[in-house]
Amino acid sequence: MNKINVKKKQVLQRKGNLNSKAYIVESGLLRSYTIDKNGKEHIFMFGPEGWIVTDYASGDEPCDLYIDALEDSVVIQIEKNDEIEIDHKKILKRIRVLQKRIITLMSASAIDRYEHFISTYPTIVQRVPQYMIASYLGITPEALSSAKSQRLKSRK
Amino acid sequence: MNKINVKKKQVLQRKGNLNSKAYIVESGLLRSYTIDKNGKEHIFMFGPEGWIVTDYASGDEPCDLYIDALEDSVVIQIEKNDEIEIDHKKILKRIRVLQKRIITLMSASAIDRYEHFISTYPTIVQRVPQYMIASYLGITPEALSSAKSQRLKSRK
DNA sequence: CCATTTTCTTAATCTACATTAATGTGTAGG
DNA sequence: CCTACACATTAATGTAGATTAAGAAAATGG
Repeated sequence: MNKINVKKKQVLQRKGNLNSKAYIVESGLLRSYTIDKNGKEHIFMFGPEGWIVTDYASGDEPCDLYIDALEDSVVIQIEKNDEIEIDHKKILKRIRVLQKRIITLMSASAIDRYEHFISTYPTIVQRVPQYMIASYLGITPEALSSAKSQRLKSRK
Repeated sequence: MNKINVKKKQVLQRKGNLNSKAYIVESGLLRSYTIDKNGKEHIFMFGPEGWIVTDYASGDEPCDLYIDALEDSVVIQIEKNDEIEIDHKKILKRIRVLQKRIITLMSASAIDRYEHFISTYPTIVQRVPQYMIASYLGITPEALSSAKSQRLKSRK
């Protein structure tokens, strides 16, 4: 168990790394993301205080995700094998979140996904730039911006 | 532990059910899916022999997914609490599959998702109708059909 | 503070995929 | 062996969201 101070923008893990770790966020905010073949970033998750951020690659496989800090943070770095002993219920809850995310990506429009996001993660909305929320939702910043202004119009 | 024979098209679980179970597929093929507000089906996963099919709602929450049989099947029904003791490594592997699915949904075109699917699940491709694969990929059967014919053209 | 960079918005145009509809093909069950 | 029904294909038209571009606003650091 290894407590680390992380500066904003510092990269903790790169796609392709072996022996990737898991990070428990004590304070601050991490994110995990990929970069596709066109160089575009896609945010997989945000990790505020209390969350665990990790790629679920097992120790010997190359991981899929980058992890970096969106704010100065304090994190506890743990080995995957230790993490395996971590609260089973939390892992099942995590799976359910992923399940809902997949369903939402397949069935909901951009605007609906945005509504869902702000009601589910109201604190994060205020801490990260819009274009990162767009990236999490799977749309462009421009599309999010126009979705938001349409939303304002439609509500009285 | 409860072994059940399931007929093709038989529904094992409906969205909203409490106390949903997990199903280990001994033979045959299950699927889990949602139906959105427009009545459209979205397949969450296919479960051939050896797979576990379940909604990850904990026992007391209403589940999100329907589960039914695409072929006559033999399944073992287990309680969620028992399932919790099941192979931890399998659950982590499952998370990684979900992680990749999310990344793919966010970053890949319909045709790329199709390519990825047939290389990852070659056996399933032959067992289910095209329109269900389209549903799994998050596109319409028409889009899949035309993606396929373009693919043929482009490969010499 | 000011200057520079980062982020957000708006608008025009473009494209992948959805929708609709018609026609074709296979196949299961009576 | 038919008759249906389930599934696939094709084509025309529509649309959500992508792309591009430019300017405004906000944040950041020196």
